[in-house]
Amino acid sequence: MTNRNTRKYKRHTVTAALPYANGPIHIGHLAGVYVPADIYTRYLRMKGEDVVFICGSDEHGVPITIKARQERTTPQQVVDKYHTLIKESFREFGISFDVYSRTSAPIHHETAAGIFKTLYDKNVFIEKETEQYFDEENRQFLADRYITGTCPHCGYEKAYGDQCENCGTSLSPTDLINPKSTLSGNKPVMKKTRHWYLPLGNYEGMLRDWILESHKDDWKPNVYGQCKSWIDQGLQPRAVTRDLDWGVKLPLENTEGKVLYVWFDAPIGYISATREWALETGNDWKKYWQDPDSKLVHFIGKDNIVFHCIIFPVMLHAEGSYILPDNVPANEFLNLEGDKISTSRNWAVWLHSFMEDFPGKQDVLRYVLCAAAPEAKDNDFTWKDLQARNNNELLAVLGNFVNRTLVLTHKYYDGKVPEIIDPSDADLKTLESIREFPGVIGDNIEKYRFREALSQMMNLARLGNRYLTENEPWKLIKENPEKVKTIINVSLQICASLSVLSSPFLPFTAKKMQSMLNIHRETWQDGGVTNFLPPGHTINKPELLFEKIEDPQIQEQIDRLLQTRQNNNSGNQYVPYKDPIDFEDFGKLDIRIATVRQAEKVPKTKKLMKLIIDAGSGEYTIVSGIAEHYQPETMTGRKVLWLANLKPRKIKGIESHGMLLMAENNDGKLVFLTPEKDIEDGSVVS
RNA sequence: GGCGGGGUAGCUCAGGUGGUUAGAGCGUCGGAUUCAUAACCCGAAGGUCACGGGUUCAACUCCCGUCCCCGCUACCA
Repeated sequence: MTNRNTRKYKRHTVTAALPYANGPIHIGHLAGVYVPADIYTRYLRMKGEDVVFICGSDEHGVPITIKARQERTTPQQVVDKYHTLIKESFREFGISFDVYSRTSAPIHHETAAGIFKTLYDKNVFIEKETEQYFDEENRQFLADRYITGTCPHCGYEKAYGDQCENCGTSLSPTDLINPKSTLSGNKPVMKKTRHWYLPLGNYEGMLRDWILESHKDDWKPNVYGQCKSWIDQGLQPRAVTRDLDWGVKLPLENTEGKVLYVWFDAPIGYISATREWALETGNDWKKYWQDPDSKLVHFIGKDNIVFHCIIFPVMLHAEGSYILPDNVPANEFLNLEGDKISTSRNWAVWLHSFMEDFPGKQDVLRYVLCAAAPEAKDNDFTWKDLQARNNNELLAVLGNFVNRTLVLTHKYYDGKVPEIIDPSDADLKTLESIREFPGVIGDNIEKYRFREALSQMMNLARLGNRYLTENEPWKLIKENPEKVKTIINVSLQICASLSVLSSPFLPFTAKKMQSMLNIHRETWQDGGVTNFLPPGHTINKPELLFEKIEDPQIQEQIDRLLQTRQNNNSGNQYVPYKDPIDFEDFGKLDIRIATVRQAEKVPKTKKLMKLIIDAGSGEYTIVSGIAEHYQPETMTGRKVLWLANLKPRKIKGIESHGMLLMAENNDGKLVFLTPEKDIEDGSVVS
């Protein structure tokens, strides 16, 4: 590998993770991926680099088909809805994709199928035949989620093929008792099916050389460490196809009802989107993906590291004609007011809602999310922080400096830029330091240190404020008006510089500044030019760049979240009731009172506790997942409810007889049920 | 439990091939000022650099162990 630090690239291919089209965009997505990617791309464009910024909706996969069934609509309608919402909110927020495509587009199907075919023809895949459930009426293989049946652990009758929602156990479809297809309601039959696997292990050597050797120093520790961990653990073959009818069809004979696994087709979406863009703009997409002089960078969140650092590169490498990413600057996660962002619990700040509630404040959110981006570790977003950063930084430092300079210009010179006359050392030094900013900020951006870059940009505004305060033109105007001309000129040059250098971070604000200054400059190096505004140039009337965000506005948002939290905690969010049963069904359960005699943690597990209970008639061993909620020492002597006739099952090599009954709230907190008065072990609960 | 990342001022974070008084922004306190959206500017207080050992003339920086947070993974009523 060549030395990346000195390597000159001819062009840049920048991708931002494809958002999954089953929900809107929230601040976590933005801080982790889209804001940094957009800053990076805008900067490169201003440097005059050849760059294409790629994104689109990821629209395949089982979750979308399930959402469609739940909403009694089609997968296409589900993705249409979210694709439109996402695309529009990105546009309004100023994420400057060159193309925002989607994986349901024909060009994507064609591209993804083509890459699959090439790999297939090169005998890259392993072909395996397995038996899976098949719905004869609908003539299709059933995804795990499309099979329900009785859970072998808890007896719940509507367990899914991958998980029982009653007891939480992960299952495979063949575990289910009385399996049923949710499509037809019929009993599915076992049928042979063929699938293709990508043998990742075959590429271990290439991955070691490429990542562990040649990117030791320029990839982020979290990314590098995660990759090393995966490679060292040994890479297993991964199925690239599955039986489903929503997705990219296989370009092979006799493969009806088979599509590419979503993880295989999704990253190819970057390539398809590039092709779409190239068609529209008359460019050659291949240069951006196949010429070693192109620098490919993937912006993603940490959950996506393995796909972008291991799997997709292996695909591209195996295909043979593609370049590999130069860097994958994955960010950590953003929390919201101390809790993990959660779509299902509605614990999120949605981009489209923010823009409704705070119209015209895109840059405020961009600023906050960049300044508090989870670059090295998870970080917390709070509304108070947004308010403080708006009021004390954007407004007080940047907005204020520009405003006071422009107000003085109008006051003293009727909006005409004064000339520099006999500048002092301090003036010259100030002008000199302006010239350093594009380099310093740019360096940080190129190293993906966006927080630091942003903070440097703000330092230029701080420099301006200090310069004005130290020189006090409002005093000098009486005694030494000539000197004031120089001061205002220098301050204006700083404003002009800011209007350029703030642009990648705060594009809306930068534009406003340029319009007030009556200039139009888009080249990064212009940010270091100190005679930007020639004497006599007329500037426009100043308007405020930022407005104060008052407490009530913030309180409203906090209250909304408190309400959400309360709903989540107080059981207002009910777990739906199960279907009615007959008394005989209940009668099948044999629930008893028992006393815990012994308890110990099962070694090498996080949740499991091994208990010996006394049921009156004898003692039984039970393995129970309560170790995170109770200490073993506190267990002996406890009266518990025991489901006695659950079939024994080996857990971690220990045979478990029956299960303990617990109450669980929405946060997953578990508590025991205890008889109200003392009663003999073995007593029947009914 | 295994693997990876992180634990530095009230908050959000920098830092270091080990070496004088550990840095920034915000917050707090004090001062100064009025061109400016009570903003700006100056100054101060505030840290046993998670904890315990070790290596060293010297460790926050290297090594070992422990604890806590996050993720992946295993396993779970």
